[in-house]
Amino acid sequence: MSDDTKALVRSTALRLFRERGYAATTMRAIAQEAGVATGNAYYHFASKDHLVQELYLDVTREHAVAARAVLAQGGDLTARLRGVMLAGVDAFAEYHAFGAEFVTVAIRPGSAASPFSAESGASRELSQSVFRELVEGASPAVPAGLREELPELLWLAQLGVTLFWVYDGSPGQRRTRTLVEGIAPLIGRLVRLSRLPVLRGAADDVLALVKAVRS
Amino acid sequence: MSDDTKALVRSTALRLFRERGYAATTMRAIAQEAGVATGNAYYHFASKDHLVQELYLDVTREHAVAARAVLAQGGDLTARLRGVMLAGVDAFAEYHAFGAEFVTVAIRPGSAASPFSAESGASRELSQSVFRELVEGASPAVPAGLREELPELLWLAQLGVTLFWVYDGSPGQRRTRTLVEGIAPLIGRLVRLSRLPVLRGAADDVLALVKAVRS
DNA sequence: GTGTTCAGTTGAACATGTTCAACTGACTGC
DNA sequence: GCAGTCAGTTGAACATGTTCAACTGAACAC
Repeated sequence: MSDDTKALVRSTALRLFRERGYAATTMRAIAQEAGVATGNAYYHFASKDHLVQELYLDVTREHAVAARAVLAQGGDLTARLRGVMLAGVDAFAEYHAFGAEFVTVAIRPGSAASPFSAESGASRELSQSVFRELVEGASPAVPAGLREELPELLWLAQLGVTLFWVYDGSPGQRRTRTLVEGIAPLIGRLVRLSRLPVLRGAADDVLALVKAVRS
Repeated sequence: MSDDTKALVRSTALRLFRERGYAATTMRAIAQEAGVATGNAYYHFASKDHLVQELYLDVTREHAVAARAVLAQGGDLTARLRGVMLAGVDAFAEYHAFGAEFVTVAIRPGSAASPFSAESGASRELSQSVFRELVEGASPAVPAGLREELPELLWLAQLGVTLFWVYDGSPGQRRTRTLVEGIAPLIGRLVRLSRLPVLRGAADDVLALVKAVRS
């Protein structure tokens, strides 16, 4: 019954998270709703954070599907970035009421739900691969010097947009959409300009900085 | 005795936070160490978050003093930004072991300790005023078009650096210092370049975006 | 058949943030 | 003087994440 129980706890938890948010969903409620003892949930999931991590995986998958549909249409870097980011806003929209709570959990460095944690590896890989496809399939092509680092930078930008989204109380997250509409062409323009001699130095600095900081 | 008690609880809490971190400092321990009942701490501070907010205020004040000493030396935008940001890394260094916990608390949108919260108004104003002085006193002067918005953007950049700092496990937060050493001249360069015709459009886009997003 | 093992399960126990009804004592109005 | 008020204070009670010793039953060895 182990696998069944684990799946049951998982789906029950995700449903309650969607219905009630993070704080209002107690471990006791999850266990009771799933018809198991409290301690049993802990046998299958080390903590409440690990259950939230499962929710992230779900949402990331939804976003990846929507994003790939957008990417299949081709387009230049700006259009593709805009499409993928807006798909993200749409995919997350359902959770906006509780988004704040969840991001709180996610940002805690030690948390299993952190986008940088080992436990989030699956979500992170999936999400980053979408941004790799975004960059690689752009036409006109992204300058060679940037092609390697840009996907990860765009993934970080997406995290930043998500952080903004959390604080965005406007109806339908209009401000976040405005941010995406503005930031996508801005990034597209800067990437194009990075080829010009005046900006070549700045572009190199950015790449050198990314490498220096990473090591 | 109210004011005395409040000050006593405050200072006891800050001491324990510094000694033990956030999670390991229980409200009961604070109250006991201060020689008052648990409930009494709650009479003076609505929540544990509100006590953390007091810690932020302390740290922000230390940073402001150090930053102003740097700014008194003059310099161009790059030098001033570098100095202020490094002063921040130094001011926070003492708390790095527990920084992650505290930022977790700070980033929760509803939290009193959030840098955007009403309760953090005093810290925020103080910190932003430092960045205003940074921009206004820079020589050569910052282009007029940017002078108004730049301070807040730099303040946001500082929040970003702080977020990076939280995840920075390198000894002495070397990676964060590398980031600052790289990002200060980069921002300085972009601000200088913003006057050039090629970048004028991008600079205007940034400002327009900031305004659109804010409203 | 009998004993052993062990993944899976149980529910009570624990620590901690927070709430609350009750108490205290200084000050006020008369 | 005396009753009343109310800021300040108390400690028990509550809810919740998490832990843990004990139990169950199926699979396996002999």
